[in-house]
Amino acid sequence: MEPLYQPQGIEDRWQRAWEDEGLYAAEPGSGRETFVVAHPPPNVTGALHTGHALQISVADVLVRWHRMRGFETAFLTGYDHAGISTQNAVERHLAEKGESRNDYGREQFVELVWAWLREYGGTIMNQFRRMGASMDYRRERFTMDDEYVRAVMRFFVHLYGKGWIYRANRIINWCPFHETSLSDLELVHEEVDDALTHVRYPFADEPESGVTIATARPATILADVAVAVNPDDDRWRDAIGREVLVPFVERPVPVIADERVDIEFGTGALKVTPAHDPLDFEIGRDHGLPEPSVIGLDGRMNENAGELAGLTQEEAGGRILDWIKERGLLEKRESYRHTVALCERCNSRIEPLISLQWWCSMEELKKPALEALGSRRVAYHPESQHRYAVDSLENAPDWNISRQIWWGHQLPVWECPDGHETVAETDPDACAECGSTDLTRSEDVLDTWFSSALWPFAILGWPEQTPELDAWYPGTLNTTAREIIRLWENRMIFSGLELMGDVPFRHVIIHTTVLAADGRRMSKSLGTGLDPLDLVDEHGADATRYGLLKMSSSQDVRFAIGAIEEGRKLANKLWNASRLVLGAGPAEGDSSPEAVEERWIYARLDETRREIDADLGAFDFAHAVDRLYHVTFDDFCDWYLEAIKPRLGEPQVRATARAALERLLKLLHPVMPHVTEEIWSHLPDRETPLIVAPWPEPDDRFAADLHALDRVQEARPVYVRSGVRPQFTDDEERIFEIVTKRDRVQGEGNAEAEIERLRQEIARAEGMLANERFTSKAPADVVAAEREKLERYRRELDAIGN
RNA sequence: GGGCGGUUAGCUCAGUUGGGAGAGCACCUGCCUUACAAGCAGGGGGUCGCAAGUUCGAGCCUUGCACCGCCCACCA
Repeated sequence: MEPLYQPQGIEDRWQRAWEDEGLYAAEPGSGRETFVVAHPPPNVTGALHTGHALQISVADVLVRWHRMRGFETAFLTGYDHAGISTQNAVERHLAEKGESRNDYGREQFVELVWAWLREYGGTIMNQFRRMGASMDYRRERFTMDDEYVRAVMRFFVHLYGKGWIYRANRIINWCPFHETSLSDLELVHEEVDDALTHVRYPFADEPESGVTIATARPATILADVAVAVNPDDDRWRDAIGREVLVPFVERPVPVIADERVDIEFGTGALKVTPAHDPLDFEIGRDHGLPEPSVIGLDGRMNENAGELAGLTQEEAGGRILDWIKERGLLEKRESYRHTVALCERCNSRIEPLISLQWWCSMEELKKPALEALGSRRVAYHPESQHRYAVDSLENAPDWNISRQIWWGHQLPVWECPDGHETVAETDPDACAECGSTDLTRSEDVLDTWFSSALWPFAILGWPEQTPELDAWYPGTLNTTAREIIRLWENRMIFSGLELMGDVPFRHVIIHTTVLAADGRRMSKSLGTGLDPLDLVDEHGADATRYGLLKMSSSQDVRFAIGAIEEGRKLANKLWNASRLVLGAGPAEGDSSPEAVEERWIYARLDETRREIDADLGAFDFAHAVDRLYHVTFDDFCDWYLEAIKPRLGEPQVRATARAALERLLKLLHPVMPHVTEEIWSHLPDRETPLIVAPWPEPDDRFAADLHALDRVQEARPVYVRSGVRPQFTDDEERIFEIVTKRDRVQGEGNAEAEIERLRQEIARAEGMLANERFTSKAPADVVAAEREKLERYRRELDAIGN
């Protein structure tokens, strides 16, 4: 064993060994209590980022802890086909060659995606392995596996049969590049500098007057069907019910009243364009207005734009503004900063368009899910996220589940020439309504999250009633990031309740968001990202896991390399402690603690075991790793090993030290699996690898010795500073002699300062105890503790006086 | 605009029902002590964001304010 612990080489050796020996494997029907984690499937083209690394550290610590405690642990994983994201990756690749998906056609393009995945996909699973994630990789699933596809089809047919999936023409977010609809959750918003144009729409019967509106998109004027004002707005009250002329097209439209119009904004008058704005769409539907469109799927002016057809919106807007200027209708044009919606994948500006899409009604699905959240059958950690989960589910609008991209699960919907819909899990032979055999399948694919929603049970074989499904549903917990709650957690919960009759898991751990060191979000585009594998290369997976867990305290935390370095130090410290213990010679014989320092370390280790159990049980990872650091450095190394060093020649001392080390390794294993397993392998006569060694049982035999070294520990700095030392018992005296052997007394003869310090403490304690309001109102144990302190200070003062 | 989190040592952060302000890193001093200099011992350094309140007592509880951040949001 070299003096410097180097994780490189050691870590991957153990990762292979654990997996090859089947120690990651989960088997249903073992009869043991289960601990099941259906880990969030990364995008199939994805690479490990810091969020993944933290997420997997959190889950793996819990999995390893439970595995050692004898649970049947199923840590399950796989890939998400990630519709738009994957298609976009392949399209970007094509763009580099000057090609687009349209050069291939749908069928060939999908083949291209599969080929792409075979070449570039699936790398992240090996990155999970490099983090030490003890997943059952044999059970890896992909949302495009045949079995999984069948589950998705079953889900669709089921919801359709209940009447909860339907088709409707509504305004949706349209990405002109991908030529697909997107949900609100797939957009990003960006501030842009634009212009706000104030235009007077003349009254049809009084052209010299009119209503002035404000717009940021003059091109949409052509599709105006009304002007709306707030009924409480005195400025425009008289205009309500009159007609104005839409510029350029000179179409008369009504002035209507609607309370959704913001009096404060612009002129207080809103031009209503139902086909190209979500708010206008709602107002239009409520007032029964027509919905003409002038912008096409490519984002340019369509055939309804007459002479402007084919122009870009900017060009058309310019032409319309010219027209308006010429007629003196332009009242004001001012610079205007506002946010616009962009496609999160390609950054194209989103067009709100009316389109025929498939929708999933939330009305019935969300009810049982809300009940499950309300009763905490699904509990959020931290609890503060619970309300957000409930709010977002309560307010969930109907879900647009259809997309017009090519990569994904094609809808199980067929249409005959007469326009009848047939919905079936597998290819139907004939139209369900008219019997026609001339059927065409819908070209739409499903929103990726529609299939993700089934993850916890589809990976177990649903809709087949498999042994895995029996054994592992419902699962135990799910770990994810905050922004995924609406996209995924809520949907897994309602789909699980609907199809399985129970929640998919009991706990949702919302882990910390690790920000870049400068406090900004980590992101590739900002250049603030960080490759966790670089950390693993340099410091080891153990140190990386330790550091990330140490950082995982509050909601957002800045990345600090110091935390990773601390983990590396801990691994190295542990390594060297074991060199001392193992290098001292054979250790046959009795390992029961005898000397006070031996009983003390056993008590400390058991206390730490209790703290770790409590911390991990409460998902407080940062506190757990803090305890592990201190028990290793302070208790085990600096006091226990130092105290027994002179007696390492005695077999019983060595045997006891090995037993203590063994316990320490167990406590550290869930967080730092590799270094602990490596050291464990150097211990003779191990019955099992550490990964499946039993977690330490509670052991209160030496609880009375938990504080046996307190006096010595407190006295040491006083002694070094002043040369003053109290009277000790024989045991304390022995240990004090050992640990202070090389200490240099710095202020010999300078007892006055220490005496003064004690006198101040005594005065403070006496003052508090003399306060009648304190002694009468403070809890009895607090007063008693204060009395004890006072006694102790007096004893110490007496000791120094001697 | 809404929700959530944060503000404690130079930096990153702990601080569990209110009761003597902590850790790691950095810095200073002394030690190459035969496990570890990626070590050991000791030390300096903080009006706990600001203000008011409750209390015998507030980093912790209440109210207000300021600032930072993350997420969400249809002001045309």
